[in-house]
Amino acid sequence: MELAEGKAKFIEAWGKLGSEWGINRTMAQVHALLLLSPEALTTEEIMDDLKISRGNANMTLRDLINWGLIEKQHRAGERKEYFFAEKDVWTIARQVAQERKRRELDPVLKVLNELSTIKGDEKDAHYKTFKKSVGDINKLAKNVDRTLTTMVKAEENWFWGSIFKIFK
Amino acid sequence: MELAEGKAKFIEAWGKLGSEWGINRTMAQVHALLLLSPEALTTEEIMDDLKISRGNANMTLRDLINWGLIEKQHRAGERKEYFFAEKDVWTIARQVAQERKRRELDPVLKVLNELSTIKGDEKDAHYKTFKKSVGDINKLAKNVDRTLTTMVKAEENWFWGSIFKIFK
DNA sequence: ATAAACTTTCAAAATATTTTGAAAGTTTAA
DNA sequence: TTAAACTTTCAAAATATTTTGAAAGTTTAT
Repeated sequence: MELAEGKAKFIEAWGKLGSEWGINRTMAQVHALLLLSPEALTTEEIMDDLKISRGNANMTLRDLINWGLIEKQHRAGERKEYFFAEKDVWTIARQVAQERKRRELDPVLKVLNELSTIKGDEKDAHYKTFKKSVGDINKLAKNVDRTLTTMVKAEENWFWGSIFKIFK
Repeated sequence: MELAEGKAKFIEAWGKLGSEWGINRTMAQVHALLLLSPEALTTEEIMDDLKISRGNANMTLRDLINWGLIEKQHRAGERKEYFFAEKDVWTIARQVAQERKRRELDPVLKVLNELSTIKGDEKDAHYKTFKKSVGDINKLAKNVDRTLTTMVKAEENWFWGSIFKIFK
């Protein structure tokens, strides 16, 4: 396989994975393109490469910056802005974990904690099932939360080393 | 808060979380409804409760069965089918992990392995960046794969116990 | 102050996903 | 068989998300 073909496949695969995980396809593709690019690229180059509109490129780049996955680069004497991706994959994984935890897990935990306080008739099967399901999910969610918090703080080698020491 | 209000909130929150994770909202809501229900419910009851059409209910229930999250129950002397959810939250988490791994991670790993074999000019910055990014992502994906495989086989207490022994 | 270079916005259009519901299909009891 | 009870299908409609591109906005050099 040629490098160019490989790049296209990677961008496609990354885009698909992104969309299955609730991140829009274009955003994942722009990220993939920048991951593969040794130099920073301009909006224009990204538009051309992925055949997307200026507006789309602009919004997508802004989102990626908010996720902490790419940065702007300013070059002396130039007006254009250049964009480049964080290349350390562990840092990327942590950023994504942190962002999704904040946006998705934290609000759910808040609701679950509220729901855990609901009182009712212990003889009522509906109440008992509610309490058990909510309680169990709450426990699981808290474990996930603790693990993600640890992961976000951790070094890659330490993290996987610790996991595999146990999971041998 | 009343039990009924709590149920509605839970169904809403579960639906939202589902949609953020690439699972459709209705599917997550039906699952939530069954999780909270001490008895198995009929298609009719689910339609009424969530105000969804027969077709939608039918397809959603079928999907949930394919995910291994709910089961049909047959009652002697009755024509209707009853549906109930697996209530053990750890089992649910494992089913979801297994299913998503199979559908999403496995195909990506396949592509990454292919892309890892691409040969090129070691002096070419584009090739070097491609190789590094693809290689690093491949390593990370393999670690995630191993961890999920372990999780799918593991008992809940053992799994979290092991994690927290390390992540204290 | 002007104008060129560049970025951002946002309403409308395109696309994709989900839902509906009526019709077709299946099963069971009599 | 037949027909009632129930389930499944799927094309069309509704909804939601994403993308476009022209216009408005901003910055900078002169």
